[in-house]
Amino acid sequence: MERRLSVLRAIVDEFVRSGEPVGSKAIASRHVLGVSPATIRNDMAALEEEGYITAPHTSAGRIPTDKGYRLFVDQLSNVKPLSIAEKSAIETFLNQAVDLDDVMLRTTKLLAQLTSQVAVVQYPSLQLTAVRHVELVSLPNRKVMVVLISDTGRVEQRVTEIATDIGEVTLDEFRHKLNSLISGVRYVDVPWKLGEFPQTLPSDQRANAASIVACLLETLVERPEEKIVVSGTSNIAKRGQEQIRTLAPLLEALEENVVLLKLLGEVSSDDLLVKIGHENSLAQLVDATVVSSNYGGGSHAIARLGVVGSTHMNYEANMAAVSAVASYVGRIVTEG
Amino acid sequence: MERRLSVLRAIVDEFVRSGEPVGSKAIASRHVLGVSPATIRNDMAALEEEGYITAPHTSAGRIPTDKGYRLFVDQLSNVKPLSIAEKSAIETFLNQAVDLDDVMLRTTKLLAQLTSQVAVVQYPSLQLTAVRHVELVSLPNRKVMVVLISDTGRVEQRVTEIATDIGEVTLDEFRHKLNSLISGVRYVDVPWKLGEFPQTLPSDQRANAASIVACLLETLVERPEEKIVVSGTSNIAKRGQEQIRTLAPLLEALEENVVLLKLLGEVSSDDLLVKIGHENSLAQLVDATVVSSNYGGGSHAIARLGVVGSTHMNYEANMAAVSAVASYVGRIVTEG
DNA sequence: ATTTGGCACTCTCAAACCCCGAGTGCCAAA
DNA sequence: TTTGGCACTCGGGGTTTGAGAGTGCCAAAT
Repeated sequence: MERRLSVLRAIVDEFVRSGEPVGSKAIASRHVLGVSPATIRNDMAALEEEGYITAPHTSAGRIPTDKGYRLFVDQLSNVKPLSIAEKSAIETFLNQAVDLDDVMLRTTKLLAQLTSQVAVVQYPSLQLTAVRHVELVSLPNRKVMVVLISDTGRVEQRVTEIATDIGEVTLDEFRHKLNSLISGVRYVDVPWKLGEFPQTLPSDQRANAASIVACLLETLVERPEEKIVVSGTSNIAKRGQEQIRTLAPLLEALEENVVLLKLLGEVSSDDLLVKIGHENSLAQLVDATVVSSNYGGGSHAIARLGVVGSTHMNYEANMAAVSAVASYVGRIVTEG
Repeated sequence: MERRLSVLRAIVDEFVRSGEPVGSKAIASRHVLGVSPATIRNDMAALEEEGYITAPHTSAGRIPTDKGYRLFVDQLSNVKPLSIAEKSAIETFLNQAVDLDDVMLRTTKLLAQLTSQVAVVQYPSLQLTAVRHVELVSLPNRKVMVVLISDTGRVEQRVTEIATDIGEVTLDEFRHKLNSLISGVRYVDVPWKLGEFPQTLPSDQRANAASIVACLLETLVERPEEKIVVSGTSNIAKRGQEQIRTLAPLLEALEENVVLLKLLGEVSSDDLLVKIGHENSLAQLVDATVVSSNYGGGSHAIARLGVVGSTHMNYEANMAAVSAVASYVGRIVTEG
């Protein structure tokens, strides 16, 4: 039945706007469906029967269930693009960033502002990027700092101790050799590219080289927890008192990086992913919706970003915002 | 009058524990003062007269005013140290950090956990640290990445464009010259150390050198907003419903770096600073107390950290925690 | 002069209660 | 299949009431 869908749409619309259960009369007056409230009541009874909406209590209006939102979102197949003004605002704001940290920061702020939700942005994955440059800095006390600069502008550094003193010249040599070996190489390929390196050196330098290589590999590998930036947490506190029960656990969850990664991390064939209420695998998020998207790297996305908010969010606007921001950030990050 | 102070202390104690106004009877039974409730009532009347405590309404107990907390804290002159177990827990947790970012992150988490408040940690100030190393990386399209590594392990990078192509060799030369000029030099002294640098080069390289130097100086100077890490925001949502009115603006404030800096930034001759309620210059914080401390660098502190929470926090414990964490982090950061 | 027990008084909070109105479900007519 | 009518339900807001906690003050005791 076509009209039933319209009724569902109307309910979601109203409920997202007002936050209150919506009755048959309200729909009839606000939305032009050409039928009387009684007819709408019949449709609503049917929708409830099928599990798309539910009534908090006998004499209240209806609110959409997760299933209802799902149907609504699925109908909303084509994401309507943002206005030109919005687009250019996004672009100029992001272009002002001076480095990767700044890009990530600005992206979250932007998303949070655009959607009035909590924004979560994952740094470009180490696994899928390549080495741009390796830098070795000699420190006092036989220590060496290893700095790794990635394709995407990410910089990581570690300090390692070496067995014997090493001169500036030797270090320069190391640097050149290392860079010619792995500069431009994907992170995943670095280990075997580097496996033989110490053996190619004079025996008195092998120990030192091994330490440095070990430190380098550590930097590459031992970061299973990807970096994540969050912002807009105050947005969930702003909307009235109803949500405060779910607020504390949510805030708590947002401070656990592991949780966030799981939240965004689930792979999706589609670019834009909407997870509604119970569809989220995390218990803390049964009342929340996550709108997320891959960004960067075209078909092989290098990271994800998204927003999390109440299930009665403005899906249309938020999906558009996430999608648009993802595409801009993706461009900026891959361009370097 | 000595006993009045004891009564005030008892009121603060009770109120911090229970969160509810405390009456004369409760004090008489829980705290051994050797006097009857009636006597305590007299003292309370006097304390109220002097503005140290107040009654929410006629038939409720009393709660401390900001002024009362202030007196209480001032009496609490000597911060009692943490237990050995706590100390070693702090130490081992912080020692696991692999780099500066990690240290900062761990510090906030730790503080938030120890105090059950919101923890705020400022990165070691750029202004007061020195250059450890400058790194130049050649990129495609006549671009050069300038990487600046500080004393404290902080790494900043920028990309700049140069006028003419530059060879690896020349870049190496630049790097060496730059490093010999400013390695070990304080950030504030870098500009004039570098002022003459381009002139010392052959004329065909001056333009390039100037670009790089300009970029370097920009990296040094154009970061008036210091980096800040916050964590434990969920802690303010946890404590019941009374605070939710002040919660949203507070969360909002915590997302504004500028606000945070102001919050911590006010210089203090003393190491440990407690700002109670209206003593805070920020309107959003009239119901909040900030406990902050310098850390690192001994007499010339390089940054600050602290916690912010409700005015009825456990001052003793929180002051101890902030103080202890500050001293450990300070040690770690200055050791590099 | 200070402390103490007694006592009348005040005020909040929670429970009980009531009632209005929104919204429904169903039915019979169109 | 749609529509208007109508009886019914139930939640939320406002008011009322009673209990209890706590106070201030006074007169007696130390």
